[in-house]
Amino acid sequence: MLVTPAQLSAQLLVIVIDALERRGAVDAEVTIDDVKLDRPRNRDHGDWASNIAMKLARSVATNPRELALELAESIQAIDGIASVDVAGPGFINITLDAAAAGAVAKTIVEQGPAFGNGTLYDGVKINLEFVSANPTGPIHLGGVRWAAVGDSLARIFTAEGGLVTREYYFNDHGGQIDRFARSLLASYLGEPTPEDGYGGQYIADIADRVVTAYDAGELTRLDRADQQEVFRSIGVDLMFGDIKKSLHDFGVDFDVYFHENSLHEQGAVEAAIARLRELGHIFEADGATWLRTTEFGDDKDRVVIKSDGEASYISGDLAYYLNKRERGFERNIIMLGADHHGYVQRLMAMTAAFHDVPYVNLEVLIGQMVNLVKDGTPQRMSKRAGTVVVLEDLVDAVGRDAARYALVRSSSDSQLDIDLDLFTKRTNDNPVFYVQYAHARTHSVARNAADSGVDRSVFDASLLTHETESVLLGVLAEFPRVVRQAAELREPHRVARYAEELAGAYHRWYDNCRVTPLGDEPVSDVHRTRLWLNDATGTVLRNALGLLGVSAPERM
RNA sequence: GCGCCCGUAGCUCAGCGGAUAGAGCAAUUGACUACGGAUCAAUAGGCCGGGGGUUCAAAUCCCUCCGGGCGCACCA
Repeated sequence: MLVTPAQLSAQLLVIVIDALERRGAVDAEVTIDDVKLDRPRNRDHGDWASNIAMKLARSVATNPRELALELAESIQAIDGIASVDVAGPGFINITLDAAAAGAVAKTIVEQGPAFGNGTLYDGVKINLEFVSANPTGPIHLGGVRWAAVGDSLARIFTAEGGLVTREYYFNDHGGQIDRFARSLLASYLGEPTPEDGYGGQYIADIADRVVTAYDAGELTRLDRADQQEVFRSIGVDLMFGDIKKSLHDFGVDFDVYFHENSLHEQGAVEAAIARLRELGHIFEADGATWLRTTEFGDDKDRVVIKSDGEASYISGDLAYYLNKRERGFERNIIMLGADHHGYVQRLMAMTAAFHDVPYVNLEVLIGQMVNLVKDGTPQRMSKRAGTVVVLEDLVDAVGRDAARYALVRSSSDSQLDIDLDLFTKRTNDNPVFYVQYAHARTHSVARNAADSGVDRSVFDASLLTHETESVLLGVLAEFPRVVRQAAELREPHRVARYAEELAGAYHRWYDNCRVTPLGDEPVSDVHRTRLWLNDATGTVLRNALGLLGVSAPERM
């Protein structure tokens, strides 16, 4: 028999509703969220705790402790509950009996990779657009953060049943590409970097590769404009290939690489504007064509066709959004850097203009900047100056797992300072190794167990009575909820922090409870049952690391 | 001026309105003739930026001020 926090909550809900009805408080509404159980920090407060009595006391005109005592009596009757206490101002503290608490270990081993999965987004088509760095240079640290976070989020949504498409929007249209092409051409001709162009060694490298790929002799016979076109088309392709490769090496692969240019070429931009015109949100002024975004809360209206007849940047996004909707995505999530947060409002206005629901059909996640710090002072990162710390540098310095983990273990709402020296020097201090080591240890223990003749032929959860065992079991049981919360809040860092907590609980258990017998001690059911617990921990650590895109080595 | 994010231990950061605010690193001290010491145990370190408010309960929600970052284009 297994008692999960979710089951317990469901039963508690029935008890609470029953109690309210008995008191005649029919108008008090209680949902499953209200009876969510907490895992108390202090073990003296039981395995699970509820604050429901304090929340409801007012609505039934009683004091919290009295209500808590009444509820506690009913809770006591639930199968698998060892004891129920009312403490403090009205907390209900629930302690499971060892068998009920321990059963989760067996469940985890049996479910394997599926343990932790949920149904939050069952069958929902989700489009996750991230990185989308311009093909004018390598991916810098800010983009790397989104690569790590976005890919992890995709994994988490998938675990919750979502049908996720990872998408990269490739801005291969507009003035920046011209600047890129002119920069390549200047490098080729030995001219200084154009005023508004891109500098750095990579420009020279790409220019050389373009020359190789095209035909050096042929190139000299072209006029300047044609030469620039050669550098544009081949240069962008090469740059884009490099970006794809470095992302792939980082463990991030996209399902769709969407070219902005294709929208312009296929008339999708005109179609999107025509659609908005039908809906009555387009007007002409000052020789330009505008979208009346102020109607939907934007600060000012936005130009979609400039007075020179060119489409503005946002018009590409109009067409792109419509395209995503036509491909059937109910939820479209775009991840942007903090330097683009001013763009959010007009995207939401656009969503509303299409008669869609802002923040539901379209959602924009803003990630704060990543700063590179050296000797305590922030280093300027600039693609144009060529002083970029790029994805490859980071991976070369600390390795893929450590890099991904470091970028994903903090909230995206916080700015991240990365001291590369520190980061490089203290590789072993990265908590990822603490977690990976715990995972490797579970396998080491399992190997030793096999050698000692300990197998999983018996599982008796009532034998898991050590304090470190009940703590470990509690942490294990919480994993599905952590995954769900990470999905709801779009916060993969919660999974990372959870993994650290689990690793800690495991190490402490390891220190106190042996799986293999010592010396001549015979193999007993305690050893066999502990092997289940050991293997369950390994499974959850692997699953958690998997959601972060970090490997779970069996040996280190 | 307006908007978004942040301010928690010496440092880097967690903390879903709950009980004595946590982890890692750094500091000090211990633990292998016991499944891997990339570990564990312990000590020390905090007016959770300041001030109001809401609440039985605030690091968490609201207001305000201070500090830091980033934005406010017919650029992309």
